[in-house]
Amino acid sequence: MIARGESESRIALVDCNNFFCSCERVFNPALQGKPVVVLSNNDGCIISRSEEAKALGIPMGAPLHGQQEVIRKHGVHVFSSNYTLYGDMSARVMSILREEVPAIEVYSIDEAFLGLPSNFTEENARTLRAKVLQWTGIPVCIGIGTTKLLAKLANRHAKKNREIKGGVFDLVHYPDPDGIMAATPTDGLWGVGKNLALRLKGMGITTALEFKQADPAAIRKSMGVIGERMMRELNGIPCLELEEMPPDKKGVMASRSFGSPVETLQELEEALANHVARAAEKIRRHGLLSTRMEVFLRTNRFRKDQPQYSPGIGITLDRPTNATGELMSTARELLHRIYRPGYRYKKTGVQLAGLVSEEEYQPELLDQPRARIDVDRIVDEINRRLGDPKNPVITRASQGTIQSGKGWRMRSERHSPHYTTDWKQLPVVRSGS
DNA sequence: TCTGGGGTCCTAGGACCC
DNA sequence: TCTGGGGTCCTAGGACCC
Repeated sequence: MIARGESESRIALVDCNNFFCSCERVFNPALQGKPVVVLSNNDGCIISRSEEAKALGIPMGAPLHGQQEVIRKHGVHVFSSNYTLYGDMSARVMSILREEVPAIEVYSIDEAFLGLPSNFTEENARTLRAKVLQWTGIPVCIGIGTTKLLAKLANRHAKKNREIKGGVFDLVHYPDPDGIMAATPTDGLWGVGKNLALRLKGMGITTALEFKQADPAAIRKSMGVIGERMMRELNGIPCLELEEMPPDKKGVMASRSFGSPVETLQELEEALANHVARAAEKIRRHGLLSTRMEVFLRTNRFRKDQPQYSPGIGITLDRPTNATGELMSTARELLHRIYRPGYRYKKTGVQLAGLVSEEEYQPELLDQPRARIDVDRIVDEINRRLGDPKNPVITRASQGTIQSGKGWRMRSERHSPHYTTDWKQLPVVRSGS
């Protein structure tokens, strides 16, 4: 028997500590050891905290106005966010990581998954950590596991026990992984938020270990493919692959809150024009065209005493475009359709969706009638070529739904009884067999 | 009074086509 | 005996993430 972990590939999650605060510190070393926070776009919320700020009890995402007292009392250093700086620092960190490992997925501005070579040790991870710190000034934590979810979990442990672990934790070679999981609440898992944690609790599951050992059918029924996937990942069965090439963007949004509420159509139009211009500029920069636009309005959801109205409307564009003027007049029309006087609006925004690349877009294709494909015939043909017709290699999947309380319902019995939304469950076709 | 912005994925259900 | 059924596309909404 091969010991688990020896033969399997391992994934590391590298996560920058308190990234935005750490960036500010790089350019102002006097902030070292002092409480620091970085604010969201309109200086509304606290979105990054140094360890010292966390120790003062300042919560993540807290509105600034609620923290003024503790800020004044302890001399917390407060910064507006500077995304240009953070993006630049992020690129430096990622380029160092890229040099050290064969495969990397940049997951967010401050995180990356690494595909590790089999001879990569915990000591190598420490060296990597030291190198990033030395060259960029950014401290990171590294967690190692056999799946992305486990790497995340290992990273969480590394962060929580930074003094003992030195910012690195290898769950794969740790003697008691179940002990770690038993000490991890479900909402500490990547992908489990408040609501899913509650749902799990309803099933008597409160820790990562209980989740790992739960009844797969029950999880599938209650949480769908997402739950099933997480459970498999917890058990060391990879379901989430390393994505070295980021997939194409599906949509681009531009929105802002107003400093003080806005009531007139004209003010909304002006703000929206701004957002459309930003969004259009962004898709042009990526060489994309939009085929669909959505516009929305929001009243202040925190003001329970005021009437709420939060409409949104979408439209499929006549033709793919990224021209600001064109998009602007469409946005204006949409705004007019949803605007109602008498409300105090707090936010508006636009989303450009259904993005297609300029290069691949060929207008003449739109005029062609769609080719019809006879799927049954193709399936028969593949089975005929690949094997015994009485024992088909593939069957045609059909569509069905999960009915709450009633289990699985096929829309048709005519095709495969093995319908699944998870392609990994489909039979594998081997060439040459 | 003040309380971010930008994303992804999954599911359900309706319109529509043949 | 009988009321069609399969499939795609679109949209809305929920949940989560950083």
